Amino acid sequence: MALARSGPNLSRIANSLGVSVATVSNALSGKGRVSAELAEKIRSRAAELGYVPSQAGRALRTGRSGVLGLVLPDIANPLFPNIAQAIEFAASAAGYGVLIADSRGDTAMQMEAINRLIERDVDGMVIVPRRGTRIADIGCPVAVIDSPSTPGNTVAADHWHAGRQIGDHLVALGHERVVILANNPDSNVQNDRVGGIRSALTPHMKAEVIWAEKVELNGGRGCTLGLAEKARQGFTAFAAVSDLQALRALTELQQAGIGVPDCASVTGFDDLIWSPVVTPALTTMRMDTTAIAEIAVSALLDAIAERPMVLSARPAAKTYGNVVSAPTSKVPMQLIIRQSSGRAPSGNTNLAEGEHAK
Amino acid sequence: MALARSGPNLSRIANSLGVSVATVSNALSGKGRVSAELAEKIRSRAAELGYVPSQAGRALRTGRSGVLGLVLPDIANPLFPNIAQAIEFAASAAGYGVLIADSRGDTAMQMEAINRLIERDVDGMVIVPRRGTRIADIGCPVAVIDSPSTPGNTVAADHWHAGRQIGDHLVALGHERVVILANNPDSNVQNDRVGGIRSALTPHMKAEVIWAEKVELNGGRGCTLGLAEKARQGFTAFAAVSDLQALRALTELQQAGIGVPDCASVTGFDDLIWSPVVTPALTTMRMDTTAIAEIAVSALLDAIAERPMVLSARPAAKTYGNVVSAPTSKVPMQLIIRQSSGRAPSGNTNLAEGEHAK
DNA sequence: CTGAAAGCGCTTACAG
DNA sequence: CTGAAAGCGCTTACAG
Repeated sequence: MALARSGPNLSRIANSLGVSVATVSNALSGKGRVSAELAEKIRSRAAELGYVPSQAGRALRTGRSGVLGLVLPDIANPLFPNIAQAIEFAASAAGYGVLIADSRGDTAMQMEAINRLIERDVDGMVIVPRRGTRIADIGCPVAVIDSPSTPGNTVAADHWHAGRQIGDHLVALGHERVVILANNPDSNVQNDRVGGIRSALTPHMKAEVIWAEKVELNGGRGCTLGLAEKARQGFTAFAAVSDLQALRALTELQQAGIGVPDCASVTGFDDLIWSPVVTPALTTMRMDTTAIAEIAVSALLDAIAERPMVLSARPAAKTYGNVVSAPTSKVPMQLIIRQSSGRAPSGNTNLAEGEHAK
Repeated sequence: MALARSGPNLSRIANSLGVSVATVSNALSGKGRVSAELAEKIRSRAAELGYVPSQAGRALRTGRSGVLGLVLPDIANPLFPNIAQAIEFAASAAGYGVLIADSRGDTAMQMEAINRLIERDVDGMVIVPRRGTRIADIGCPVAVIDSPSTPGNTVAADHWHAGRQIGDHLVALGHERVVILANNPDSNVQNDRVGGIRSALTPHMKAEVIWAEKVELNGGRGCTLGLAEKARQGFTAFAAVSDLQALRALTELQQAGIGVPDCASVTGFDDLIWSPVVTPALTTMRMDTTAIAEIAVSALLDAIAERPMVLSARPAAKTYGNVVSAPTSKVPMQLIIRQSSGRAPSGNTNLAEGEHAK
């Protein structure tokens, strides 16, 4: 005695109409040649019965689950929810479901997360890899979202050029000394952004990169980045490579009585939720996550469609061929100018005034 | 000719060992009585071949997909990623996969999202409903995460009591006039929090609620909440019902030259990612998302286990019985005291000094 | 302790 | 244009 779903199935429709399940299946899928009137009768009866096709049955027969996996390094990190949302949107528009797997923690967890998805028969997966990780051939179509600097094919925003745009913006504003705020030197994305910013600066300008992660280690008790000190040294632009760092910079400067944007410009990256809400609102760069998700998903769907349909004589495990993921593509980012970046102060007078407040 | 998966299956293991698939299945699941040595031989051969059970086959046979659905109003909202992560963690610890569905937009989208999950045969789902929505009986076990004030059974943080804790904290600090910052008056969660805060204030204190959503509508151009004005009127505590509002308050006050925590205390809710990072770090309330997720998931698993196994004589669609979700449970929140809340200023002297800066 | 058989719901090549 | 049949991979009662 086997379990059954609680809804009606094909044979129920077939019986109620005195036709075969094959015909019902054909009518509903529009594939087989079924007379117009019969097809219509079948469709309306199906609707009437509230028929919902069983994915399990279909999956078993077709070898396709209709589900895509999404592997994220850390869902709780504010960088990823936007991507997750865009992927979910693109996937469900294409009729696919999205199974999530958080690879929080180390690289081993990432492999486990990937395996969990494989066990669930996903047809393909989108992976945002952990820093410094390379995704091996895992026997199913994969689209990697990461910096274009990452080896292998990826879909990504053009982080370097986005940095360039920020740099250009700061140059146009007349800044001469800029602090670039980053977090992790192992991140390809961050390095791209830093590189892009630097490339825009003219030779006579002075730039300095602060890697926040290191500062905290050295800094002992103080959680400050020492930005007020930098401002005193004549730095007027603080270009963070993430909105979180920008927020840190903004509040640290404000707390020290250094007015933004009067005495210093602050810019961020990614247009995260708080950017437009803080005072002054953050100038930042926005990723086109919709475009990135669409490219990743459609590359996956192509790969799935092209996949050789393995027939009954099955190869041993792990002998799938290499799977082609999306060709590397860079999606441009958009500069969002808000109040936090202003014209560079002409002298140090404003600065002095700002400091006075503290 | 039907499609096949590319990995080995039960019968491949069975053939290679000259036993029946039934025995292999029994050995691997540990259910049937199989001799210890045979079982061991089967297990090692399975491992050797890299056998991965087909969820599709199992699902078809058992009527269980091993997948839970997660419906969120808006994944990109910083409130939800933590919950999503906790649910994913709890579910995968129990051997379940998580299919996400974003009901972004209106209530109709929420229904569509739920339907997509049902079509994918989820065994149950966790729903964080859109504001003001009630989840009808949808024919599969459901756990609702929402305010305890929401009608029906829910799992939730004890938002009211958390508000109470914030209120107690402000009272202990000696504040006399407090501005409560909220966003949406239709939110049960926010109302609970506001109510909790108010309940802690002593009769002689003065409290005023600002609903930010309305302010924006009225305020025309200015994005400010008018907090500096409030400070001038003698309000020294700004208790936001979300960290985003708290951040807004913090930067608005700082920008106006009103020192935090010297001249004003700012508190938030939810301990979102930026709370410990801004200067001064935000005092806030933290939800125990792990506990909430565990309660929701285990309630779901119980309901799934108790579900009558529908046999071949299947009822018509939509005649499932009512499904019991988790009994309402309130999980306490934890007060995180950071620098942004300080002792109330004794007079208006500090305030004047702060204002002077602008 | 082990195996043959049925059947979950579906799709597809083939026969009529 | 329509239907009978096979089979995707698995599990479970039952027989031996």
